[in-house]
Amino acid sequence: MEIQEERVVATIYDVAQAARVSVKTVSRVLNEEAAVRPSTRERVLQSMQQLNYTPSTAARTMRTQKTGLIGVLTTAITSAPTTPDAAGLPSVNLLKGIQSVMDRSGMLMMVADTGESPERLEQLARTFREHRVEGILYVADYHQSVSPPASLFELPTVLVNCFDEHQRLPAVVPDDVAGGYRAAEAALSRGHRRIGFLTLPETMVATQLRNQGFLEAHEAWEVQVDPGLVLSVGKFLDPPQEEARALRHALEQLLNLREPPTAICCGNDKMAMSLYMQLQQWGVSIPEQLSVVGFDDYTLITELLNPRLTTVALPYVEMGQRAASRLIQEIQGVAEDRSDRIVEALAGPVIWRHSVKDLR
Amino acid sequence: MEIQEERVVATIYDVAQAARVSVKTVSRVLNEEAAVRPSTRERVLQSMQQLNYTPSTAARTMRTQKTGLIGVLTTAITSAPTTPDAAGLPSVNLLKGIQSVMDRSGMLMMVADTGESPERLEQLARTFREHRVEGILYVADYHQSVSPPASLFELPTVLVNCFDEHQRLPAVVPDDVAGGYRAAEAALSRGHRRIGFLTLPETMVATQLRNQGFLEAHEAWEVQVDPGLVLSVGKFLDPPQEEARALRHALEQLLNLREPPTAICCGNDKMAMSLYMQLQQWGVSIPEQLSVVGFDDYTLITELLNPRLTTVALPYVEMGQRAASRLIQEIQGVAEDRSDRIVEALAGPVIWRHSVKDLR
DNA sequence: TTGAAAGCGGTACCAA
DNA sequence: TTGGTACCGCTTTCAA
Repeated sequence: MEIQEERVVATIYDVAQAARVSVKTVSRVLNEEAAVRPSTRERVLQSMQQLNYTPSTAARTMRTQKTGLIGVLTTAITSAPTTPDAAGLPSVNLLKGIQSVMDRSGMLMMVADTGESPERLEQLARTFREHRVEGILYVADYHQSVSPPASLFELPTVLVNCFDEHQRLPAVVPDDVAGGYRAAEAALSRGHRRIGFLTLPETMVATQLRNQGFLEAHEAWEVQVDPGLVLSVGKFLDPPQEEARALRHALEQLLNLREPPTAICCGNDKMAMSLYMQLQQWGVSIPEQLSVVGFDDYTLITELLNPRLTTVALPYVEMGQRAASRLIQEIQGVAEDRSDRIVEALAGPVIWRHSVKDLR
Repeated sequence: MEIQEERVVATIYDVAQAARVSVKTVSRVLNEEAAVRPSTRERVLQSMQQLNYTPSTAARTMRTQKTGLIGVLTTAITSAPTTPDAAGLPSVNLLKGIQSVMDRSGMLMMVADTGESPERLEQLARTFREHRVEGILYVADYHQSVSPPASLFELPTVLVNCFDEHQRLPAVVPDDVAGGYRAAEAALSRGHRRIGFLTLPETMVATQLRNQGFLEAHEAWEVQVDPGLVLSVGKFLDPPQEEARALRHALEQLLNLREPPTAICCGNDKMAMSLYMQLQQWGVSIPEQLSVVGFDDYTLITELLNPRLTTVALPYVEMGQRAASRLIQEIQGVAEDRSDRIVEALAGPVIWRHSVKDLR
């Protein structure tokens, strides 16, 4: 016959009894409230130590109606356990930024993955509400338009790396127009005048915005854009073999032009890497014969490629920070001109490495 | 003058009142308990709907002393907001595995990052306890030995991707001996007999274990290991320039041997990628002139390299699943032979691609 | 099949 | 400076 501990964790009553004070006094010590006589305080603290007392957030929450909890809904962290892919990298950095702000504000994150299904999203939002999270961050792993479920409107919510198609929820997204602009400018500013652009699928919102930026940069530099120079590498996402083939075709087209480009901007670093591999096979050297600009700054690629890749970074950490700050402000009721800038776009810097030749 | 809502969320009492029943009946409906007359049940459900009622986990927790919460402590997700690196990739996959199991068990994760400082770890463990998590998963981002703080012993805890130096806590780690074995065997089985091994720093536990596996494989295949063939690429971690130089030296040494290797196993995929870059510069072709085997299966690298890289995968998703399962079993008091297998090692498969030439 | 009342572990109000 | 007591929202025990 075994003897079970009646109560495993000590309560504030146990502490009060041990310290021969009332619970209220213990509570005062806990919250560093008012003035408690130092000797009393010391006694209480000791009792807490001895009993290994840990206050219960649940009880505290009931009284105060505050949890210090933020719910983070993400699609990338834990989705599709079977697909080993590099997906998730953006989310990690987004989370870095979020976490750093939460820390400073004494908030704790509950992280849950929505996976693929929308009903799962509903369910998770519900779970969050049951836990009385004070706000929700909805994190996408690539810049996209979303239609948030009704439940997200019932709590302070900020969208990260995505936006409400009706613009009713505050959002923080990458500034892809600026991104495209900077990518083009990276080449333009080094004297390149014929710049190829291998874009991601047109269905992605980033693609169109970057195209726009690409054009604007040319305008600003008073350089004419040859439409034959910007090519959509169609389904440059899956599977890898198809990607490689699509890229090779696009590349052939570009390099067989009467006036081939001296530089090529890529839709992302992965594409740039494939480009490296292809060019190597053809024996064209980077950056001597052709300059390359990437997008994303996946350091796994950009730092390891030879020559190291000049690329436009996406400011994921900052985006996470900004989104978290906005959420906390909203929770605390700090009115921050909610009128304008519902969706806020953050631009990332060009990371200069060695894949762009200076033609000047 | 603004009017504030007195209470924003409905309680069980509000529902009871609206449905003209007692709170107990509402509770019964909530928990699908006993038999409630269908008509009553329907009425209660409707009232819940109308009031947008969401039960409070805090209140429920107080009564039942159960939270359904698991605390996940990690070093990689959100640490060092300033270092953009590929770090975090293992953790993401580990989390994938963990999440998939938590889902099935109806548990929710609280994720917190310990960053660098040990006292932060203490503090987070404390926060978890305040939230009455029912168990803790301590996740490292590379295979290492740790000395867990006392607080981790007070709750069911499983170490993931690391182990307690005194083996007092259950742990799930990669089987690096098997990994080294399989890497070598990938080459041996294709007829290679002189295989180079470019290892990670010897201070990493993975390095020694993989070395051991490398040797065991040679024994099994009755192939003599030339000690001159296994080289530690010293500080092959940072900064990139130094890495590249260290690698070049090691490579020169290897290829200038009287009998150079026909295949090279790399400590990780990053190193393999650097190897590709270097070999390309020297004009030696893969796999015709030299075969390469990687480690980690970072698909960002392995799928994009040309030829695609044959590598030994680390079973992060499975590790996460296994760790989560063990934790839940421990929480539920399912005695699973705690005597043996305190630390459990999981081996990952060789992912066959095209960087190893068949010599047979 | 349904309800009344106690209690979980804290905090808040008011009194001493 | 300290204490008594009601109460937060739910579940449990027991009774009707």
